[in-house]
Amino acid sequence: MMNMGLAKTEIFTAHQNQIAIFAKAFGHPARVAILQQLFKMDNCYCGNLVDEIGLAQPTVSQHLKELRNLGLIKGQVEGTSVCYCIDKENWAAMKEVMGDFLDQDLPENEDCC
Amino acid sequence: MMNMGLAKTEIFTAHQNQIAIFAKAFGHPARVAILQQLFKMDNCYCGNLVDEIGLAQPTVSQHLKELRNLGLIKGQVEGTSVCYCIDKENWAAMKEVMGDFLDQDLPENEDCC
DNA sequence: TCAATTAATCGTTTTATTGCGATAAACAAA
DNA sequence: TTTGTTTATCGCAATAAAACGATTAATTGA
Repeated sequence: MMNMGLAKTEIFTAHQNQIAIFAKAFGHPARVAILQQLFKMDNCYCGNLVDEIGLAQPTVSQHLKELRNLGLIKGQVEGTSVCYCIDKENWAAMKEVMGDFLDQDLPENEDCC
Repeated sequence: MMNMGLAKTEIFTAHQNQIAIFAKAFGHPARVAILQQLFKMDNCYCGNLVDEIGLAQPTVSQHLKELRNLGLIKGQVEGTSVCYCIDKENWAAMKEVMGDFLDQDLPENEDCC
C-alpha cells in the first residue's frame, strides 16, 4: 500500500507544517533538557551536555543535530570541543509562530459544547 | 537489546516530560489543523473536521483521540454525532507550561558563542 | 423492526524515531 | 609522529507513529 506511516504534509498549509515541525523538536525530553541547559548556559560544551543529560554521546549528538538543523541552536568549534548555544533570532522567530498558535482565543458566543 | 526505540523518559524530570508530551501533540499538522478549526468553532462536529482536514475518517478519529486523551479537547455526544471543542482550562494550563519554556531568557553576560 | 448515519475501534502496513556500539574525523599535546 | 580527547557519523535493533480499509457500536428515522 502507498504512503503508509508517512505524514501527509502536502494537504496542510505551510504554516501548519511549520508549527508541527517546531513542536516536534520539543517532543522529546532530551531536547527539552538540552535547550534548558543552553538557556542556563553555565556550560555549553557538547561533553558537558552529555554528562548533564545522561544519554550516550552519539544519542546526544543526534539530538543536537536535529536542533541545529532546525536552526534553534548553533555550534562553534573550539579545538576538539564544540560549544553550542541558542540561536537568539531563530528562537525569537519560532516563539512568535508558536506563541500565535498557543494564544488563539475562542469566540465570545459559545453555543457549542 | 533492551529498550531500543523507546524514549528514556525516566531519566528526565516530570516537567521536561510534560513539555515533551504537550509538544508532541502539536507535532503533526493534522492535529494543528484540528485545533485551529476548533478555535474558529464554526463547526465542531467530527464529520465537519473530517471534511475540513482531508484525511480518512479513522485517521482523524485517531488524532482526535490523542488530543482528547491529553485533555486539550473534549467531545460531547449529540445523537449520532460528536461535537468536539477546546477544553479551556486544560488549554490554559498547557499554555502556561509551554509559555514558560518558550519565554526563557538568556543571561546578560554572553561570553559563550 | 430495519435501513441509514455517524464515529470509534481493530488490524495491518509502512515510515519515523530513539538509542547506542563501533568507527571515523579533527585536533591537541607529548 | 604517536597518543589521547572530543564530537560526528554509520549501521543496526527495536518501539512509536501515521494512515486507512473493514468492522463494530450507537443512534436516528422510516
